[in-house]
Amino acid sequence: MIRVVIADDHPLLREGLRRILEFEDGIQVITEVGDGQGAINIARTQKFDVLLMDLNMPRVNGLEACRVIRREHQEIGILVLTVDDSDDKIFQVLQLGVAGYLLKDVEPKTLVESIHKVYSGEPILSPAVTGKLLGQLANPALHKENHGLSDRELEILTYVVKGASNRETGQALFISEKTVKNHLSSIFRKLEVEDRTQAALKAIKLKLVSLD
Amino acid sequence: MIRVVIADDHPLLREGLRRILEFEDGIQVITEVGDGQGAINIARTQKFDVLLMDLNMPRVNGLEACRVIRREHQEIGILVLTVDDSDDKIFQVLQLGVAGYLLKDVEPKTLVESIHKVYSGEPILSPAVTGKLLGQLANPALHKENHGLSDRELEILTYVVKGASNRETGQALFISEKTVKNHLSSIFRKLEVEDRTQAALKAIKLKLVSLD
DNA sequence: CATAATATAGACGTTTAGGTTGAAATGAGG
DNA sequence: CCTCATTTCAACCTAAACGTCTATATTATG
Repeated sequence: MIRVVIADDHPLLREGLRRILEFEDGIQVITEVGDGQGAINIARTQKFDVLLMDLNMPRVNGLEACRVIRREHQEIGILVLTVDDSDDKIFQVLQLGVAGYLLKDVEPKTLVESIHKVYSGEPILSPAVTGKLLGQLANPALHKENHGLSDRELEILTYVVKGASNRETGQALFISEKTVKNHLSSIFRKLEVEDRTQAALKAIKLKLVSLD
Repeated sequence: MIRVVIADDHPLLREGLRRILEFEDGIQVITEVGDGQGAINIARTQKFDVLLMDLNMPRVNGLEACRVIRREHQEIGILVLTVDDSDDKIFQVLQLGVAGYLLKDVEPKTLVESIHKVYSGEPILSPAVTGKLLGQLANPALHKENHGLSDRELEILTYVVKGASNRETGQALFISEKTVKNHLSSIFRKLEVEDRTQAALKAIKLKLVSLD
């Protein structure tokens, strides 16, 4: 028997979800709450398995509630169920280690399946969310837009990102420290930054070099 | 009619796949190839929609073949179908912008569904792969292991990662430049680094601060 | 209460970083 | 052939960074 708690600020949706779920074999809706603080409280006082969580809620929003509950109760599988598909929210939530992220346009049948999967430890993402995740990962630098940097300058940059000083870089590449400085000046100009730290950070952002 | 090409170095598996797929409505297996170079060649000479790609192949491996085909033929949806679930391979492949990544333990029915989804632009990941992706994203720093850094030091670090100088940081926080330097010295000692660039890079690696 | 850590700040000194200028060899492209 | 970008190197200078030492007020911890 999978014990489920519903957290959503719309009574209508809560009621609808409850009716869908409570006639399913193996699923038992323990209770419903209408805000994030309620979700945190119920997690502290009752044992259950899966939490259906809306993100946009009053008092304590879903994101913050996820954070607290994840920290205090790792055994609860949080299945985010929301209309919100804005990129930044998605990544923030996924970083908390939730078990799944579904958009509210799911079929009831899919939702029920997903609850079972979350219970058995299988991760669940809506196709749209999977797409955003992959899109984030996909390296647009396949066409290697080097922002005007020469091969040598790129090589110097990799040493900067390793944390090497100009002297160390020069020794590693068998060139003088001054030459390293000159290359760096060109790099700064081309990347429109002022120092090596900014250059290293920008290089990582632009995926010119990888941060291993 | 979805035109499919199979790339796998095992004749037995190729034949099995072909037999499964060719009796499906709406799916037509154009041809099969046994190595990465063959996959690249067929993409250059024939038009088709979905490429079933094994990763572990002779001559040109699947990863390299994916890279070339993605660059030359964005319209082909690559569905990776492999036994290989090692972490580094997965991320390398996903960064290339493939349409899906399935492990070879899928049910034939699921494979057929996945081909249709890839054709309609929907991303497909095996649950195990989704799990690895989420696991990668999930921030283990929820228990805020700050590596001994105080709140103030962490605050200073965020300015370093923004590319701010000591003077700018001091002005922003209404403290003297010297105090910023003192904090930085503590930060260097605690992070076991030697300068601000290394500190910024290590902070990002340790997820002490985010790179926005 | 005493000790430790934190946050603040100054003095002093050394090292590194970065800008400016100039210069020379190489190779690619018009 | 000439030009331009690249790569190499140097001298000179300023500013920034970093270390060491000292010092004080606050707060937390045992």
